[in-house]
Formats: sequence, C-alpha cells, structure tokens
Amino acid sequence: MSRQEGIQRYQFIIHRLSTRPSSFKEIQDYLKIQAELTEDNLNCSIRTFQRDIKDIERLYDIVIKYDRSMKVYRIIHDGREKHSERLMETFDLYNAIKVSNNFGNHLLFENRRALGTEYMHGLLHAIKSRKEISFSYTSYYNDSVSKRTVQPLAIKEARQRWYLLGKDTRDEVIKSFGLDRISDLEISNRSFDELKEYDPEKDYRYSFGIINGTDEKPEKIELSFSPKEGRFVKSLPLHHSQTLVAETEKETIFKYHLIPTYDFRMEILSFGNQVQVLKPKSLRTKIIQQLKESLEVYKK
DNA sequence: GATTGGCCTGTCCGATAACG
DNA sequence: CGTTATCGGACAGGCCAATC
Repeated sequence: MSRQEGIQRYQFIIHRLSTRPSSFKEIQDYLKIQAELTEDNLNCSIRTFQRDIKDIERLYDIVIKYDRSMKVYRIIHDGREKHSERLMETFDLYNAIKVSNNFGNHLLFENRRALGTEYMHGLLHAIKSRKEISFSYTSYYNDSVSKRTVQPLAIKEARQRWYLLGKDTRDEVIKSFGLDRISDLEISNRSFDELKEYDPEKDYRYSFGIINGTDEKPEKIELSFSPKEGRFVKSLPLHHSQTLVAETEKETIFKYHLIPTYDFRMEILSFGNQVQVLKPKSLRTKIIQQLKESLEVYKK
C-alpha cells in the first residue's frame, strides 16, 4: 500500500467523523464505499485504525476518542484552523475529480502560481516518520538559493500560502519555509527525536501571519473600520482573536490580541482610509509614519 | 524498511452480584 | 436500600511475523 493511500485514509476518517460520530464498523463500511469510488485500497483492520487515530492526532492536531457510552468514535478536539480546512477542501476536490474524470472540461481552475503543494505528500510523510529533509530554498528577500537541512514539524497555511515549519539543523532554530520556495526536496534516512516542548499552536496563537520568533509581545489592538469594511471584516476575520467591541452607524470597532508584525501592518495599510488604529499608541504612530512615508514617494 | 494484521495483556467502565 | 466487590465487554497499545 502506498503512503499516499495511507494519508488518504486519514482524510476519509476525519471526513467521516467530522460529519458524525461513528463506530469502527461504520467507518470501515464508509472506507469500503470510498475505496470502490476512488479505486484505491483503503481497507484496514481495527489495529491499523487505532494507529491512524494516533497519527491523525500528531499530523493534524485532531484528537479522536472512543465514547464508551455511545459506542462511537468522535472528534473531541479539532486543532484545525483554516489551513487544514483548505487541505480538506483540496482533498475533497481531488477526489471529486478522480471519481468523475469526464468532468475535466467542466471544472475551470483559476490560473495562479504554483503553491508547492506537490511536495505535500512527501513532507507529510517526513513529518510523520520524523526524517530529516533537505531542499534548496529561495529567499523571499533576495533571490539567493541556499541548501537547507531541516527537521520537519508541521505544515501550516497562512494568508493563502503554505509553509513548512521545521528546525534548521544549521542553527537549531525553528523557522517557516514557504512551500513555493522549496525545490529539490530530498527525504533522508536520518531520523530525529520528537520535540516534546514544541507546540505550534502556542507559537502562532498571537501571530498574524507566518512571521514569528521575534521577541515582541502580543498587544491589545483596537481598529475602527468604516461600516462597509466592518461588515466585510466581520465575515472574514483578520485574526482568530478578533472580537466586536462596538458597532455604530459611523464605525465598527474590533479588538485583537496579537503581535503587530510587519505583515499585520501591511494588512492594515491595505484597507486605506477605511480603517483607523485606535490602540495601542505605538502601532498608531507606526502606521501614521508609514502613511507619511508613502506620501513622500509621490513628492519626489 | 515501511506498513499491516493478529495476538496478547492492560485498562476502563458499566453491569451484576454480594453484603451489611 | 445503599454500598462495595467482582465480572465481562470492548478498546488501547506493545510486540512480532508476514508482506511488499
């Protein structure tokens, strides 16, 4: 059985259990039906299923537990944020296309740059079996290419981009790598120990995007949006800590708790005159400064 | 060597029995 | 009748052999 089928099985199990809690028998039947549709071999024994549950917890931060009173397995903790939901969407789409090959001409995809998702299976496999990987990485800031050796920990999506989180063996620092910047991926046979102390959830709770590891502290931030943008932001929160403070005819105020990194400031600026930073003063000053600098560009 | 299924033991928890 | 002891079902997890 290929490792792709193994990961596919995880996806089906999660999919089934997030629809409704099920007994092992029901899950097995479900897998059987899916196996016929996709022409993959997804059958598995109870023992393999138990191992899958453990793997799913490590890979996706989804905890599945058996409920004795109801005699079913259910998801009791879902650490997925948007990134895994997107992974599921992609997976659903992939299967839909696979099931109906003839629909190729009726599904029109938006042209966009490659996201590096072709390495997804390889990376998930490396994370799961704790193997060091090496790849060529093109820097965001200049186009220099460097060879990296990394202990892969997790895959994360932030702001429509995919990132690999891993510990760079050169300086032992946990970094994020844009998947679209990775090439020549190689999975070595050197395995590494699990990092017990590492908790990706904790590291990114107060991060806006992928920038982290800075020593800055999270701050209480308040933004005032115009009513029009307010409605938009309400339906598409900028950050999971977003809470509504006040909503009047003139403005909508949200508060956040996060580290105001560069990418967050850029996001604020992208709203133009539809947003105003109320708190904290330091961020307000920074944004004003930035806007002034923007104007300077046009005075030259 | 990765993956899987079978077997065995441990453990949890509800059900039933035994007891004061 | 209420509390405690025992039992049994079902899953979890370690181990190992089979398979590719």
